[in-house]
Amino acid sequence: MNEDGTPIGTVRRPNPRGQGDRLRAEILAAVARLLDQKLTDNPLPVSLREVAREVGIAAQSMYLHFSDKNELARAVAEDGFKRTVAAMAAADAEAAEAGADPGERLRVQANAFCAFARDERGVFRLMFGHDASSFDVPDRAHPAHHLWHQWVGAVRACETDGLSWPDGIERTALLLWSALVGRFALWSSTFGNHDPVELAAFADHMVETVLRGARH
Amino acid sequence: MNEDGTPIGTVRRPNPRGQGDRLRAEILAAVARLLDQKLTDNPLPVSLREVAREVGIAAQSMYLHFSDKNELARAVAEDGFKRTVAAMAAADAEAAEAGADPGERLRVQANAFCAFARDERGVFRLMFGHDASSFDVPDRAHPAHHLWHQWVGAVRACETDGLSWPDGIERTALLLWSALVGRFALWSSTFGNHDPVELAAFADHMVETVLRGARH
DNA sequence: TGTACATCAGTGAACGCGCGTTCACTGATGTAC
DNA sequence: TGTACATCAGTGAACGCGCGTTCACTGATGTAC
Repeated sequence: MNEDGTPIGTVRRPNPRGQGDRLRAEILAAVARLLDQKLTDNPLPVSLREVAREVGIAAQSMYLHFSDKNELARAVAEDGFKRTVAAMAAADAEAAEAGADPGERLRVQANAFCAFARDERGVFRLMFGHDASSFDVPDRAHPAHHLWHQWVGAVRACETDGLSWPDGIERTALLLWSALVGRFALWSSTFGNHDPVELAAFADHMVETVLRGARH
Repeated sequence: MNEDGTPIGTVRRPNPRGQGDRLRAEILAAVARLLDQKLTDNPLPVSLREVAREVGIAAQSMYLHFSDKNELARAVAEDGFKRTVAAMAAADAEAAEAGADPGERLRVQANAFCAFARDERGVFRLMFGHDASSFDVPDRAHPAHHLWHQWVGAVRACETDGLSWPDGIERTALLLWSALVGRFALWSSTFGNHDPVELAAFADHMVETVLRGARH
């Protein structure tokens, strides 16, 4: 074997002249296959040593708090979910104090969610960017569980207030949540100027659309 | 300086007894900061050498087709966008041939989009998972541009057919696209059993909701 | 028709580097007797 | 009150490894004259 594991001495039969591009297509297909396999891998695109440098400690000191790199990634994501829920709950409480109705409270929570995504893009991507199984927890205990309940609760409050949706509370909550997650992904990955206003406007528009779909 | 760049001889003043957890919080904050900085970095979570091994060539042969690793990532994503558009267009054409109305054609395209996401999860994540600026192209030439047009066209066809949306074509297309991207992110990252049927059902439901929001 | 040369599609060997992790250690602070 | 010891919050030094990239090379195929 060669040092990289390929069988020694095997030399790829070159493609016919003028068809070197075949290899290019083979490479693209191989990347796609490998990316699929890597989906549940360690998702932290930052090295332990970089983190240690940023904090100003020795790299080994990471192991005082996290058993390995994966555990660190898990902790960062879990912390992110907690802070997201906390931000939404705080926005809800503030609006409630100001006498807002449930629709308005849903709106401020949607905005809080988007604000967290915008302000903590790196963590947010970690939270929603890879496979749940890499956390090795059952769904019930998944750190996103509370966030889901926060959404359902916010929508249910509207129903309690007299609104009702033909598709039910959970479907409505999931639609709203999905739309915001997706819009943020598009906002930050492919389109536009990354204007925060655009994102907030979408959140407002989305809540309005959802409320419009309800019956009194 | 030490080998890792930290100033030599500086030893972190240990936290007071019983407060070792402070460091943990500092670490989490540092990771969040670093993740933000890394957003536009090379997004390919696979090494050139792995790809070469998978293809069965020497690692250096990658450079016959891609000037560096980033160029490879760009090519994979671009290919992904093209194939997504092609899959939607094919579904649309097939439905049209079968005499489907524009609403039904929108539905099959939404399903084709979800099917691509499901079947090519790795590539899909590359397409929507990182900053556009890492592609170094103006928006107009961004490989997602055609995909956006595909969505707008599919919605516009419904309007041509007599439907109209209070929010306009583009907003409607963006809502639909966002919802599907987000639902897929949730489907693949946090919730559930990864049941393909669930994803397809959401796509159907989403199109139905959008059509319901239109006037004749 | 023969032959010198150019081109193409790759490989061999090596480079310096940063990575995750382990092991043994330090030195300040608290605690039992 | 003194002192031996345990605990805590870290560091020093090193390991083997795979990485992205570069440079010089090969050997088959086509082409000009």
